[in-house]
Amino acid sequence: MSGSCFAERLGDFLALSSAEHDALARLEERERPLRRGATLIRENDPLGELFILRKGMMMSYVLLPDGSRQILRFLFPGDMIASSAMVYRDSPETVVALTDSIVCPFERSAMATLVTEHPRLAALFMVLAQMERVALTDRLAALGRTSAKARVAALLLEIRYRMRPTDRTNGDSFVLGLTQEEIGDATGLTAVHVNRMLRQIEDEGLITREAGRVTVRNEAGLASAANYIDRFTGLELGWLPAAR
Amino acid sequence: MSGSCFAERLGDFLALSSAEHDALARLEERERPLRRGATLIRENDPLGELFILRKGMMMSYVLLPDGSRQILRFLFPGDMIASSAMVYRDSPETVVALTDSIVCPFERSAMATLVTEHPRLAALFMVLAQMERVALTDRLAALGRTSAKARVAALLLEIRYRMRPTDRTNGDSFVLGLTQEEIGDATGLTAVHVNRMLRQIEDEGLITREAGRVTVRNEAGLASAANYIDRFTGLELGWLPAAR
DNA sequence: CGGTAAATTGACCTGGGTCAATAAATGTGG
DNA sequence: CCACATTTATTGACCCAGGTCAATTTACCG
Repeated sequence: MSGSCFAERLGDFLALSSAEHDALARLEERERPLRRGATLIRENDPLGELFILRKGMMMSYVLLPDGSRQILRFLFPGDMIASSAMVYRDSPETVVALTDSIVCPFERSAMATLVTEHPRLAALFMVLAQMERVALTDRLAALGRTSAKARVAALLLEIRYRMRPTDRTNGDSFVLGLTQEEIGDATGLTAVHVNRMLRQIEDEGLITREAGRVTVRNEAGLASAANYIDRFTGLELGWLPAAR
Repeated sequence: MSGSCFAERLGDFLALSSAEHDALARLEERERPLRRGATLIRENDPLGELFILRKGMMMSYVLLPDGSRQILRFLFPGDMIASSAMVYRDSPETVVALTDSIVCPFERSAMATLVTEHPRLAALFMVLAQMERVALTDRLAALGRTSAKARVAALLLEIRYRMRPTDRTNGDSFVLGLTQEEIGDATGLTAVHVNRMLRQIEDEGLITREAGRVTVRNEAGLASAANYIDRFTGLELGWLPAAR
């Protein structure tokens, strides 16, 4: 246990120096537990601190004037929360806990220190931001140009892959932890149609479901139905500056 | 004229030191002209350099397996192009020129140097990345949860506001420079339906059109139809480290 | 064990897609 | 500067993926 979820995440990309490790650990000195359903940040409220998610699963969303909701992102351990605090006074999005969770708050100024003293970490933050951007453009293309079935399939795969590092119950089975309404709000569909798509995906033998647990029966088929693109391989981080 | 489009962009947020100015100018030492329609980067091709757009208008898009296209972003002077080269070996997207353009290529290693020697610029890059992320989530919400009319109205406003700094012909009128098919590929609609929406928006007196030129007749009405959210104000950059 | 949230399913509706024809605009070579 | 070729814009007729509404059923919670 490295003492820092965030360091663990970054450590997937390269070996961190001990100075870098220490600097990252300083972001996670404080802890704050959240109950399932608790709101960490409310859209349009002033942003104070940033956070690292240490444990649990959370999500961010926006509400539109007509009351509909668009879920923007699901958050897993090691993710940074409220990074928009680096730019905006008020939050552009709401962040809530989907399960009991633990977050580690830190000040914007800690980010300034980190960037100044550890240029390689600064570069890594830029790398993470780019990966997130590409994940968003993948979802944009899904919402703009793919069928309801493809979007639901893509969501299943996304949750599955992002959950796996944490989830001990490996194998082909995982607990989605989302209501069908939430799946709909993430994919731009109604809960009713999500239900139909899940049934169809199940009827086609790609998955089975029992009590919130999803088992992938045909991973290749599911990936193909989802237009899945692997963004984990093909990285090129050789340009990063030296560690300090 | 500062000699650097990118410095001009960053200068909108704060006063750059002369060392910072010089460092940014070094990113734009080379120039490369592009004809209208020219492809700068092709999806899945190896990424070499990054670019700053100096002049013209470009766009990036992805193609889906069924041949449909999702336009991800329109690019204007001062925008960074191919920032995914900070992460990926191969490009996740295609980038083409919509008008005759000029780009300034630079190496990934230049980014490493910049980040190391100018921590405040590194922080500013993170700020820009966050702003882009929020712009993407705004579009995600539009595609997922708003009507065709709202999406087309939002696109008109986006192009209008992003074009304005460059466009000398100020006032309420601007040249869209996009075909209706392109508008459709950006908004997740068909060209036919874009045409209907433009007509409807015109019939409602929000805009008028003649030969590719759009004139905004009722800005408040258009903004309201678009669910427009102002992301230019309400910035909070006080946390940035000191200039070097 | 009742009570409420979530999942399912059927019946029906509509926003936006598809197809096809025409007109306007833009570009091109001569 | 003109006749022709190619995009692009427009419009009408019709279709369907996904939405809406409403009724049950099932799962979860105190």
